[in-house]
Amino acid sequence: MTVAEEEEELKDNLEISDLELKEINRELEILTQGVADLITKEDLRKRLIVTRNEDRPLKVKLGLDPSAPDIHLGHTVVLNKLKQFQDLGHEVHLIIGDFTGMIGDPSGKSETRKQLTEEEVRENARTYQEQFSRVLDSEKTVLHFNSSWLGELMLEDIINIASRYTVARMLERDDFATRMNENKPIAIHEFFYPLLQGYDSVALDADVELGGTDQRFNLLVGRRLQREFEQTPQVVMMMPLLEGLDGTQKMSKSLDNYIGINEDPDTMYGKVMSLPDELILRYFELVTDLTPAQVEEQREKLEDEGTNPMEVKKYLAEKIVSNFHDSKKARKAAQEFARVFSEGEKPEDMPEVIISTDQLDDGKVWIVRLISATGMVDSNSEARRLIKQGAVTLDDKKIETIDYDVPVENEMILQIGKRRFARIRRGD
RNA sequence: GGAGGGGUGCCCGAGUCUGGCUAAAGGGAGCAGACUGUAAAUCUGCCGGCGAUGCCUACAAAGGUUCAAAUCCUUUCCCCUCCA
Repeated sequence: MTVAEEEEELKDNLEISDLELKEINRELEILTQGVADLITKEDLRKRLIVTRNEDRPLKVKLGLDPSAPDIHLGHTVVLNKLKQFQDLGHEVHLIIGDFTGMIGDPSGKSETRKQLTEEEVRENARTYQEQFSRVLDSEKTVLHFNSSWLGELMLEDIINIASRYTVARMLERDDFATRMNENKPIAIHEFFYPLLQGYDSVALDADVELGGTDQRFNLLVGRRLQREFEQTPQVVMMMPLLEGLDGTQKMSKSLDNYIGINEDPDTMYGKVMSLPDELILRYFELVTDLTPAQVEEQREKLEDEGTNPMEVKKYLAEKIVSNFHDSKKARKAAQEFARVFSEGEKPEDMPEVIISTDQLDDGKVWIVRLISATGMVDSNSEARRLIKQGAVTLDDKKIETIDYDVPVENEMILQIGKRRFARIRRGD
């Protein structure tokens, strides 16, 4: 049966008008834009038709890790897609994996994680709510904790769930397969992560689940389990993974290559500017609201020999900062950036460090101690090394030796490397 | 349960037979300097701690042998493979 015929049949059975069908196709077009993979597009179309006929919104699910509540640009790729669903009248369900968080998504590295206290979970949830409301419409977002159903399961329920999936299929998962090949340990409880995440979809009776492309396996387990529990399998929508500051690995907090949506305008701007050039277009595509045509314009500029890629990147940085702050702050960040890095001036705002009198000996502090006191380095040894490497400046004078006691005055400016600054003040 | 292999610094990984030259090769990550556009690439240096030509901590854990142990011995814990 061809797509057209199938559509025809659905239409007849469900009494959908031509007009509605047209709207649905329009919806489909929006929703599939920028998606890395969709299982399947036809399923999504059907879901849209069926739910419209039932006069209800789609239930769109996204699972979240409870331990890292700092949302960064990588997350926003998925969140933006969810926002599109919301704008089209669908219902977004965020599931905080406070229960599955105990297992930790298997990576081969992480051990079983400690269970977070109720308080921590609540605190993290609050942070999430506050942060994702900057992308999503919180009115239309439903928040769940998966402990509320997973915690209720009896051992027999769990055995029941586990019986629906085979070891062979489980071992198809990329990281399990790798570890099997490399003779690395796989703990049995790790099998429960995909299983329970999949069960979340059953508990919710989800129509669609979103995730990064790295979530493929888990998302598909959801489909299988739903079928086992006699639900319509969810549509699985995978968004591309955003590369982090290093340009190769996916953006993540643990790799420290992320741009957090809560970061101040200057930091955010600076981080965007430090992205490798190859990522510029990708960022335009995935984290700005530029239309495909506008992205194309930027591409042309980049390919034009006469344009300094930095100019395009500045535009990107300003765009992103505007998005999470506002255009005024973005412009200011741009100016500040030009001042500090293009002209080598000092930044306007820098952290202040107060040196109290009891740290002083005869009004002086040992330079190594002073650097440590700013918290910009991890140890005295590191401070020594930096001095030896000629990276330390105090009031624009390079520190040449560690044998130097600094007569501390107010408003001294300590600089380490190119980007670490502190303003020293005397305390009482 | 039996036989064999293994656990090294943030990560990967040499060194173990033949004890000292080992704060432990090499690579990755990171930091700093040069060059730049706070890009990439490249080159150079650093990369456990300590007011420091020395001291302390560190090669799964605990003991032992020795002037000296990542290296030898004993016990314990953990991982993997094959057999059952």
